[in-house]
Amino acid sequence: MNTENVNENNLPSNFIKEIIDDDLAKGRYAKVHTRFPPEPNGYLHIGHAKSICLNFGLAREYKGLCNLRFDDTNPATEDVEYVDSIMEDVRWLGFDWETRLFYASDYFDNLYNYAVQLIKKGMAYIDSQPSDEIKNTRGTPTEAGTLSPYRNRSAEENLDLFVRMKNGEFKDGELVLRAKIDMASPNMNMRDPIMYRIRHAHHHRTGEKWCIYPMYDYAHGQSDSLEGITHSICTLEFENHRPLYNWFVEQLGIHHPRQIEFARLNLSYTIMSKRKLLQLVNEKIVNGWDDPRMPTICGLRRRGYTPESLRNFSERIGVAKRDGMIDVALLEFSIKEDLNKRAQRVMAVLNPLKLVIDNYPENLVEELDAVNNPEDETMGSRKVPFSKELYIEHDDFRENPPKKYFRLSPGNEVRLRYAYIIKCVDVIKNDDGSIKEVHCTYDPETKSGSAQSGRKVKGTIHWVSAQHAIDTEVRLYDRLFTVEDPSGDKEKDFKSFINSESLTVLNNCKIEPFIKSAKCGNKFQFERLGYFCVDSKDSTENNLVFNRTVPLRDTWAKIERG
RNA sequence: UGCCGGGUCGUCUAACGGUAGGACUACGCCCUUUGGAGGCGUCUGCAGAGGUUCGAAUCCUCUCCCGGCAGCCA
Repeated sequence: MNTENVNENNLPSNFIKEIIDDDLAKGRYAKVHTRFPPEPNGYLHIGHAKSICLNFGLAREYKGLCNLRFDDTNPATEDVEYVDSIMEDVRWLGFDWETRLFYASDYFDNLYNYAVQLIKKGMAYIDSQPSDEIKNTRGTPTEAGTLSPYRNRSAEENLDLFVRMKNGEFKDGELVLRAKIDMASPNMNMRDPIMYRIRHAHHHRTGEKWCIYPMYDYAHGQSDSLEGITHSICTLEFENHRPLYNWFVEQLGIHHPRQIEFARLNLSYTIMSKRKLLQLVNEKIVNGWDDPRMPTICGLRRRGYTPESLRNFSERIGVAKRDGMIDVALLEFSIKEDLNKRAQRVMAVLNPLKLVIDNYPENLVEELDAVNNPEDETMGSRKVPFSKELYIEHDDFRENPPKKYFRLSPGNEVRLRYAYIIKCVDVIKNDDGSIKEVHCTYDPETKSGSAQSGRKVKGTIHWVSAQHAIDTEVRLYDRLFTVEDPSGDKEKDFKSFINSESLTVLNNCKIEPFIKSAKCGNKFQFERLGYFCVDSKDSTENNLVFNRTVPLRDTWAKIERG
């Protein structure tokens, strides 16, 4: 890391911090106050996590504040269900808005009064044109729009109509309040944008109090201003809105936050559009918003991702203005890095193959020592029962081993993790020719930890004692899409790229008895396989269900692929 | 064809007129009772062309490419 580009918190800089440093140095603002402003119309996804980490992270770094504000200006699409999940997700990510939980709807009175001021100044007017007409007279990016015939109503008339609008004297869509700016502006957002529309709708917080609702462009900046926000950070698509954002606060003469735009997160092999995610849920392509294949925060949580890994990921991807595509491998690296340091290790066999040790005493059970986490001595060790009949992974035996295959095969020796070196002496088959069980002999001198245990064998495989094994269900997840950018194809719908093998359910998995103590959400490394967590929804006391968070690097698979 | 914003290794991201660096990925090697982890190393980059300058990724000009903008959505 370039030390010159790292601040005292040891965090790398970015263009937003440079702007903030400059604002602070020049005295434009005395402190930093940001906000995370979700619309409660869907679940948060990892793209939001980037924004949350950015906004709360900046506040933390500059010893400032960050508010949580729900942008609830459109009662038609918003719901409390989403409000609750959003708060849960932000908290889970590790951020705290303390007492500063706000809603744009908290400011409906202020916004109304500001609108009255603008009307009185002659900067806003009531338009009686139907929506089609407004659309048709807006012009195009290359042609100016035309003036509304209602553009020059007197302030008195505008005020009267606005009050009556608020009082519910008009139907939905009948009138609209517009800012009077410039119908010929090359920036479409400045062509007399709509500030208020009529919606006789129930609002999740204000109930029936209002039948007029402010538009985003009008509500957002003024809400920022009222909260004393200094840096209003949003995504690139709002760049063209900044002149309008500035126009409102300048006309009103109120506190002027600085809007800064950054590139939203795009992740390979997934989609981030709320609309498309909703489609996956509605069409039951996935099992709900928290399906572990979803890029939602609740999905990642259920998948086994930790808040730390997501925060590290956010820091690692950086913040910039050019939009790009982050390799999902970076996300996977972040969780493996975290879990490697913290996850309890355990032996689990996903696709069991019976292994009998012919020369091992019939009824003997040994309790062998196994390290809980080689990366963290303080996690100690545990006992694992060993006996004559074991299960090993089907993949760990080959009757005709290819070159460089270090695992078990006829006549070959292998180490049983934490136990003995064994040698394969026989293979029993089913009628159909498939392998039924494998017979081995063990070398009693090679017990793990003993004097002779130092003997070298090429491979070490994991195992579970058959009579002690706990049966579980394990769900293996793979990327939801088969292509890097499922939304990038203009011809084909994103759903045509769904990976039909994104979920594999294994019902006959065997895990060492230690797993009995596992609780919902607990995370483990199944040695040599990957990281797994106890599913928080479908697990019961007697029937544990595991989700594979991410597999371990599989060097052998790579060799075999060529 | 209007306006706004962008183009630095395969992918992200640094450099603020002075040796193009880091991370991920990939590929080697070392190590290993996890073919994990870790360590070491390698590959690959300033969109192009001019200019200013002792010196340009950085400043200027032109060209090319990419993204956004015509909801009473946010």
